[in-house]
Amino acid sequence: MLPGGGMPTTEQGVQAAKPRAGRQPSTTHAEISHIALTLFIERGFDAVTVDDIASAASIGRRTFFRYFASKNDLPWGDFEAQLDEMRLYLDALPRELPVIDALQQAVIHFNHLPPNEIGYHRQRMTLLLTVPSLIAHASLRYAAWRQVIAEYAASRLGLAADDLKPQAIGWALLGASLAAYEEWLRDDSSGLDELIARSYQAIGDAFGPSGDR
Amino acid sequence: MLPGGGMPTTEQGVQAAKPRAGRQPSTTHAEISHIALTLFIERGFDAVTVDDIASAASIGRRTFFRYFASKNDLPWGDFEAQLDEMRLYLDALPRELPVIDALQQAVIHFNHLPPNEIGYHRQRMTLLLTVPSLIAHASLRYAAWRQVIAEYAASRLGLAADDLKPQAIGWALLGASLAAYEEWLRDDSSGLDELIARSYQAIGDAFGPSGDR
DNA sequence: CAATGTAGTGACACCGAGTGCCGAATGGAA
DNA sequence: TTCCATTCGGCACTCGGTGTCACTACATTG
Repeated sequence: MLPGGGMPTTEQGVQAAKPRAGRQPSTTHAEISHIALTLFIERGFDAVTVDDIASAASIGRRTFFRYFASKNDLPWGDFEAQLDEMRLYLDALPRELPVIDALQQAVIHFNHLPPNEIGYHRQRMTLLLTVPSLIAHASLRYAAWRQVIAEYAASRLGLAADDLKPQAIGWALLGASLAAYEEWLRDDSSGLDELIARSYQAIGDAFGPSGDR
Repeated sequence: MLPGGGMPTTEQGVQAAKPRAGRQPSTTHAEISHIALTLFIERGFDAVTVDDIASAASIGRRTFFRYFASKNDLPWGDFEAQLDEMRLYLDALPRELPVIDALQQAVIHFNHLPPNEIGYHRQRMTLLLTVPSLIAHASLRYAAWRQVIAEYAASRLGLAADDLKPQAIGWALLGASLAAYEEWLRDDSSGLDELIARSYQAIGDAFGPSGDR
């Protein structure tokens, strides 16, 4: 996670059922996304226009915008679905687990990828954390992510989700996760899981009563 | 602070000296910014075009883009200058002060405004934390802000600025500050100083060894 | 096998942000 | 006055994004 899965899967997931109705879609989100990402890696995000992507995918420019609301959305899979899953995952965790530990566990769980998808994921994350336009756009997605964290923290602490503490926790965990990602992109000798854990530890150390004071 | 000062000052700061050279500028950043912000408040950010701003300011559209790189930059004063000042301020703090406390003190200092500017500042911050396009753009500014924090933390801790801990600290403090701002915009019965302090405290509580665990 | 309804497609025109280019305007200095 | 430096602002262009509308492909129903 941060951006949801998506690989060059030929799409159609588990069920190959085509229930009913009108014309069949001529392509899929995953296909467009994959073609676009390839172009971005080759030529750079800004050097690839939406027209380039549309013609590479053999669809009309107008059709492109029916699949993706913006060029910036391309590296993100179905992020909302990911967030829904994370909510469920969190709610299923035992209440005995300390709040921060529960959150850390959830974040690590959703950023744990099967080995064969790691290369693809690295490319996406490199774009997302490198291209200014994508960095900016990402903050809107991060807000939704933080909200999930804040809501869980609030429910556990008996506070409102927009209270200072849950919001601050959301920000801190987002930041720790992104710091871990950046470290991971610079040097993948450590696994993402481990880096996230270390990053969370770093915050605890820094802010803890006996931390670096 | 977050966005640098700027009020409707008639500009020209301390020195009214016009040394030498060619044609005189026909306007100032502050004037354009003030006119634009007024329009934004009246009609909403998205309903105001750059053409609207330019003609309201009696300048050419092309000239507008010489003063501001983008429409999104309007609510930000001279942010780079603010960051420079913050660097100096931090470096002047006694090394005996615990790192986190030093940082908190600096952040509070740079977000402390004279009472007569508070209303204006609220309007700017409302835009920045409300309008999606501005939220997104802001993340690029925040990155520079975090970097200042991270560099100070790194120098105090004997680490590199891009190490996990300084980066995580930068994120956590940014988040705490923004959470405080949002609370402040919702309800200004508490001062910004106090809210920031409480927000920082909240992180310490949450992550501290004896926190909400 | 038509007729009908439904959903996806893509062309066209249009808007707004941002940029490159270049000649015109302005004011100080030689 | 002439020259130079600097700002101004119009024009044309690129690109992302949107509204509209006719068309296409497919399933269902009679």
